Amino acid sequence: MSKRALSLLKSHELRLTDARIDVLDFIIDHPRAISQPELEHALVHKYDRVTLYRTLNTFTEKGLLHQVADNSGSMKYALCNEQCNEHEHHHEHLHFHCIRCQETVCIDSVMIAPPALPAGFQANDFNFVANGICQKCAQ
Amino acid sequence: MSKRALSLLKSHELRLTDARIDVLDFIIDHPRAISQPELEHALVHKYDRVTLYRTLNTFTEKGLLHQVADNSGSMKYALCNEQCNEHEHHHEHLHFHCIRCQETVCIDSVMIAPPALPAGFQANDFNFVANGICQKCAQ
DNA sequence: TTAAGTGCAAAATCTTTGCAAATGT
DNA sequence: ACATTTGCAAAGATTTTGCACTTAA
Repeated sequence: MSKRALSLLKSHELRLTDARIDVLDFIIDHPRAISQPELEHALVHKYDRVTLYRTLNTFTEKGLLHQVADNSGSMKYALCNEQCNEHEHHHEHLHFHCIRCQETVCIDSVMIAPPALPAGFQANDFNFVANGICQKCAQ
Repeated sequence: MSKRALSLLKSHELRLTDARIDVLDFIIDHPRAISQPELEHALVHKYDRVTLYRTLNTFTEKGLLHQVADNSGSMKYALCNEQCNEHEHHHEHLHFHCIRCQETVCIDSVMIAPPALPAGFQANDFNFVANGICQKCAQ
């Protein structure tokens, strides 16, 4: 288990189970948004589908991960930054979804200013996705 | 059939079928992003599920609709503006997804400048979604 | 007339729920 | 020891595919 995974689980008061450790280590090692089907395949069916869904949901509720809705057909999850908690998220950066390889990465270098909303609308978090051809697939 | 629906179908060289007319009229009359399940319910099962999916896909490919990926569990579709075509989209406005009523509306008044991307990334279109509580649900 | 669109049956894929067994603290 | 987490079975929901029938132009 990586130090970062241990620290994240500890600081969010989560039990250190094998599934959580493996999922978190994988996401830390692969800096992009990951879906349950990808995880299941990557961890070669070491854990049940349901366990992975529940792990991703728990991590999202506790503020370790945030959902990234691209149009790939399944929900993806990416690591939160330090300022996130269970009540508030700060993901005002851009995500890039490649329509060729279907990968979605966080583009931390491109921040989007949270826009002012019309009266009556209150936003908790934002989902900014650019769709196109990524670096790797363009070649 | 509304004049706008007729004009949109004609200008995109699509045949005037009952399903297409009803779907397009509904979307024109309800200015928000709509999913297949919502459509099926709204049109009281007048058309088969598969027909609705194929209609939405055709409209998206031809540039009448654009996909809006919120995290509601099903893909939603909203009317394109005039500058869209089958090759390029221009939806640099914000969408608002209400986590209470699950409705997603286009906030045309809030434009987001398409950000400059890192070298090698090429974007066709953007999906900007704010999640929170909408006007109607806040009361 | 004929290419395109639709309905039905079936299947593939994604996601959730309930409950008993296993596990972390 | 006990609350939490996991696995399995099952079901629900979304989306796609194949093929015969129907329909717009």
